[in-house]
Amino acid sequence: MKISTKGRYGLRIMIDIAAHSGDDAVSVKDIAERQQLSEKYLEQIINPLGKSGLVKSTRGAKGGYRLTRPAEEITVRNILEATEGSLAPVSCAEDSSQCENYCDCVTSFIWTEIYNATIKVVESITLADLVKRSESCDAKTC
Amino acid sequence: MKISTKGRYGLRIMIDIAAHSGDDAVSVKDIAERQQLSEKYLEQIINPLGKSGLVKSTRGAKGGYRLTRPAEEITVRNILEATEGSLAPVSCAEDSSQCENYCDCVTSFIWTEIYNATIKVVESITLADLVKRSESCDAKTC
DNA sequence: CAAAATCATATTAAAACAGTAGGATATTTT
DNA sequence: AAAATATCCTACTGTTTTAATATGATTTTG
Repeated sequence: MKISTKGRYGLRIMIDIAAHSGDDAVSVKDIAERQQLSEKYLEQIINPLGKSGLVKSTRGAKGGYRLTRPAEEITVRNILEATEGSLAPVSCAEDSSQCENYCDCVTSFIWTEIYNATIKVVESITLADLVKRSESCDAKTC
Repeated sequence: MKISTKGRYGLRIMIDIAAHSGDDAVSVKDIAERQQLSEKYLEQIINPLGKSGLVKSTRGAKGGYRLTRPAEEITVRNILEATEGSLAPVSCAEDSSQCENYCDCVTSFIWTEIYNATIKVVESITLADLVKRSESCDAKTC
């Protein structure tokens, strides 16, 4: 039931981009330096964030990443699903067609309830909320 | 964020023991046959259930497993924590001392909220609830 | 054209997962 | 006492996932 570094780093990346977005795009190099992460690994994590339409990139010198919409309109759910994949504890919890016995399954409702409770939490928190928290001078991100 | 076969099989094992508990103890062999699982793998999963005090065993012929307390007093939380370990999405969510920066961490509250929501669900469901569901004639367990 | 950046793919080391295997120990039945 | 039945314990194995690292192609700016 653990989330991986991709999910955690994905949040840090998005917070970093949101917090440093100005006229210029935010480069992987700068994010990597600030967040103390490897550029190459960071590239791999930022890629699905682009594919999910949360950031857009411009290539070449002076290139980098920008949010595609305001931080208020990006939820933790969006970010975690982009980087981690589905947050369902078992695949049938999200898509009951994945299991032919779903409706007769004794335990399926457990997974669905856990999934729904998780979604409720991550949908209620926006990237803007996280940026606000990160503005406290001694803020950290694990 | 997936739970493993140990958690899922652990539930099936406990439901099976609860549903077939009478005068005799329930043997691994019988559970394995009914649940269509390998005896050897099942043994490995039932072991932590014993260590967590949810079942007790008697060895030798006519031996097997029994619940240590009524199914009404065993929660899905008890079973999943015994087989899966902590249900926290990151280790600091359960034990903030695991992270020296917990109180300053921008994202820690996300993990704590997910963890609390998950615990609330799994604590509210008892083994007795699952047994009752399994009594429907076309019940299955994935 | 050179520098700076993203983009794409392959490789790798370590850990976790899912299961298998062999045998020791304990209890009951014959 | 011996045989059968069952749990207990530990080690091993193959596969997948995780967490990176590495190499190089492509695109844009100056």
